[in-house]
Amino acid sequence: MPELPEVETVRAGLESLITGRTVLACSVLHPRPVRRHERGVDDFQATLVGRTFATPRRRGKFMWLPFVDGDALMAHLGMSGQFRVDSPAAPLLSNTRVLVDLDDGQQLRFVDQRMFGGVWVSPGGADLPEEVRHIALDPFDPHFDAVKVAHRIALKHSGIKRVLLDQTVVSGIGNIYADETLWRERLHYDTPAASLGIRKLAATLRTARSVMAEALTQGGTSFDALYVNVNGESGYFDRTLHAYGQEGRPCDRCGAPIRRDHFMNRSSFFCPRCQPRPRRQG
DNA sequence: CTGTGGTCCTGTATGC
DNA sequence: TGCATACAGGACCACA
Repeated sequence: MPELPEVETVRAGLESLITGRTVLACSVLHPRPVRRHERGVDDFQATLVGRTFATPRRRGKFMWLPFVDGDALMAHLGMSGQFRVDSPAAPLLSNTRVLVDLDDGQQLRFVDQRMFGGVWVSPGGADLPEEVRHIALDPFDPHFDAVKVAHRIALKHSGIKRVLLDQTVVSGIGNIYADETLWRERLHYDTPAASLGIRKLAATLRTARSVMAEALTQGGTSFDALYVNVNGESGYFDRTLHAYGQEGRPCDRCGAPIRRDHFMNRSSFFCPRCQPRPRRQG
């Protein structure tokens, strides 16, 4: 369940379940999700043992589980990653990739169908892992400044959706929340970002924040069993979506059928009447 | 710098 | 029924 609200739902779930827990054992069932651990699978399994988790952190879609010794277990959910906390006796879900036994008798499990995600250890990464330094602040960060980011976006020669999805400009927004934000702001995905002006850009960033905050209260967006929280529960924000996945359904504002375009090698959902393509550049 | 297209994977839905 | 194709909440890289 991998945009900011889904990752934050998982992070918060892990916070209550693993903070203060010590690792007793680790078992990697598939090497691929550990590919970013530079010292290899065996080292990954061995190096976790005896470590104690501090409070899980997040920036954008990256999450890390700091250890009290200053290193961190990095995690990215990719398209289909999940963390589950279960009894070791509970049957394994298919696509379970990594098992971590904890000192309270529970087991932390990383499950990932497509394996675009992964887990690895970041030496010294407890505060701000090196792997996350190129990722911009997300709209939930206390230091996030919408006006400042708007000024940066205003210099870009690029379409607004492309910019919203650029994790080095603002992080945490993915395809669902980009489309929902643009629908609320009545913006076509290919509107030149620089043409919008600082006020509109800042408003768009604040809208992105509120859409994701709303989704967070619903536990995120789950379309299927691939996206669930650490207890296996689904989120319910899919009931609130106005654009994403709504192709052919009437726009909740004007009734025109929602359209789907291919854009950036994925889909863009939008209302052709509320969000018309701008007639000219600039 | 901007944009495109491919790559990494598994699984489901749809169409012929 | 089988088989092929399209598509999926992401990140990264090579290349024009």
